[in-house]
Amino acid sequence: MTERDPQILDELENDLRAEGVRITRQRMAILSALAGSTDHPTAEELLSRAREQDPSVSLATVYRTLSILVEGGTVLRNEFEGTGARFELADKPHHDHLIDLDTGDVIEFSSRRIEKLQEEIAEELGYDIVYHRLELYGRVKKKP
Amino acid sequence: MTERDPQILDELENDLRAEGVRITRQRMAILSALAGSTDHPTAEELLSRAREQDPSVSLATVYRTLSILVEGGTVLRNEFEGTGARFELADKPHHDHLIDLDTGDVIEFSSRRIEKLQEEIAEELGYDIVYHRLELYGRVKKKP
DNA sequence: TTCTATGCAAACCGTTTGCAAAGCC
DNA sequence: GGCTTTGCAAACGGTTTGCATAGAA
Repeated sequence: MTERDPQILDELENDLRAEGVRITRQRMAILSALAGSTDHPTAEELLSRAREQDPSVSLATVYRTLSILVEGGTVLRNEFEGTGARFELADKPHHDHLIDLDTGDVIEFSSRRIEKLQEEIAEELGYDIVYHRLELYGRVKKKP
Repeated sequence: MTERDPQILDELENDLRAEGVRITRQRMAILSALAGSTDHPTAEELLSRAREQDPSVSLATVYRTLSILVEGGTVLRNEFEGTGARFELADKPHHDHLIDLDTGDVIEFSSRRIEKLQEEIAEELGYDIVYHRLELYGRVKKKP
C-alpha cells in the first residue's frame, strides 16, 4: 500500500472530537503511528512507533486507545494465527487478508463474488451475517 | 450433526497405534469425548467430558493430547472469536463455520465455489494456499 | 475545576512446561 | 526395564484492570 494523505490525522482528530473523545498527546501519537503504518502492526509495534513521537506512551494506553478506536469503527482488529492481535486504520473499503507463512507479510484482497456467496450461504441457513473473517495462509508460488 | 459410528473409536485407536502413538487410559477418554461430541468443544469442555470416563484426566493432558492429535491430522483446532480454541474430530470433508452470535452455536457449511475463488485469488497474487480460515458471524434472520 | 486519561504494576485467562511419580510396551 | 506420559503447580504471553496522579476541557 502507498502512503496516506498527510491530512488524515486532522480528519481523525476531528472525527474523534466530534464523537466526544478527548484528545491527548498519547492518543495523537498512537493515531499517528496507525496513520503512518501500511502494514498490520501489533500493540507492541504500535507502542514503539508511538513512542518515537511521545516516549511517555505506555502499553496500557495503547490497548485502551485501540479499544476506543475499534469500538468507534476507526480501527480494525485482526487476529491472525500465531501472533497477537494486529491493527489497521479502517480507512479503506472492506477487504480480507492473505498471510505469507514464510515472511508474515499480510496482503489485502477483496472479492465481491466471495462476499456474495457468503451472503447466499447464510441466507440458505436462515442467517444474517453481521461480519466475517476470511484469511488465506500461503506461500509464494514456486516456478514450475 | 448426527451420532458417529460407534466403531470410530477403535479406528482412531488403531490409526494412532500405527503412527506409533502410545495409547493411555487418558488418551482414550479424550478421544472418546471427541468422538462423542457433535459440537465444537473447548479444552475445558473436553476435560469434563473425558472425566466422565476417567476422572484422573488433567487439563494439561487434554492440551498435550490435543496437540498430538492436531499434529497428526486427527483433530482440527478452531479459534473462533471470544472463546478459547475449539476442537473437532477431522472425520468429515473440509468445511467452514457459521457462528451464531446469540447462542454461540456453530454451524458447518462448505462451498466449492468459495474454495475455487480463493484459489483464483491466491493464484493472481502469486501464492499457493496452504490452508484458510473462513468464519461467518451472524444472527438468525428476522421474519419480515 | 471537574472529570477523564495515564503510567505502573498486579491480575487475568487460556495455554504450555518442568518435574518427580506412574504407566505403556 | 527403559522410556514415555501423567498430574501438579508454576510459568507464560498477550491483554485488562485498580489505583493514585497528571492532564484535557
